[in-house]
Amino acid sequence: MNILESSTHSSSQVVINEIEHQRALMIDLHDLVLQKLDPCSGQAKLVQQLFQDIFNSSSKVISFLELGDNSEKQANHIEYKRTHGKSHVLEQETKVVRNKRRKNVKHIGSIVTQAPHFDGYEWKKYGQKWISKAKHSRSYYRCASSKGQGCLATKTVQQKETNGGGTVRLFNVDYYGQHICKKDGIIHPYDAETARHSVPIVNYNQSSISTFVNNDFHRIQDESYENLFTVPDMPEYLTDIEMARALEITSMNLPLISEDIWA
DNA sequence: TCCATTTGACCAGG
DNA sequence: CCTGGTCAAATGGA
Repeated sequence: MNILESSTHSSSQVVINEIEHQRALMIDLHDLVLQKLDPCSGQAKLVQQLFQDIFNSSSKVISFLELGDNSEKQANHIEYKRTHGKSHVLEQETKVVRNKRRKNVKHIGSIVTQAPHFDGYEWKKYGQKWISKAKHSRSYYRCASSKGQGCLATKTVQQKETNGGGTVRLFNVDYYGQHICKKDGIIHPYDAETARHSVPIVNYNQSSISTFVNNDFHRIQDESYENLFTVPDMPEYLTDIEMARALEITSMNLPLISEDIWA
């Protein structure tokens, strides 16, 4: 890397840090404002929407800063189509080399949880591997909006090795890349927790929320977690989030947590 | 038939 | 050369 590139890179990182700080402040402001409003009022919904838009915007900025030119190239490349499951046609053909290693996507945090899918996003599994010396396989997920909206966020889920004793299964979940997808008023608790915060930004659009919850539970299956949670007819999204939060071993102070502490 | 998941192959980085 | 992230054909369920 030459001097110019490295200076550009470090200044990008400063900007990212500043934006993340702004997001944290925004959450404080969000909490304060919403405390004063009736959650069912039109005003509260408008406020939620405005905060959502601000968060989406900052997520996009961070994502572009992290990925640079590659973000557009990769987003275009995702536009390939499968034709009836047999032959495959690549639109946007392959002058852009697909990077099979996740080198330029930033690791943005890790959590340990009993509920690896209770995180407010819909994920699509794209791979599973047995990692050397690990007892359990690692599963790879990308945001379900990766195709539609070019969202490049991914996560890996791997069951932790138990220290004997307990019957509770814990999973390491590693997140890579910021979401740039819009998803109807739900802000990922992870996104909302850029620093030391507790209340995710949620609106009360029950239809989209329950769709997400059901899809997540019914679609994502893995030998490690199937039957781990049977949560039929979850009534409210807010309850899900609270449950997920209650189950999480760590605080969600993710950007400040080194993954090393889980080792 | 469609769609999500599984799984072996491929490939890049270390 | 080994490891692990991603691809894509095969598979299975709805």
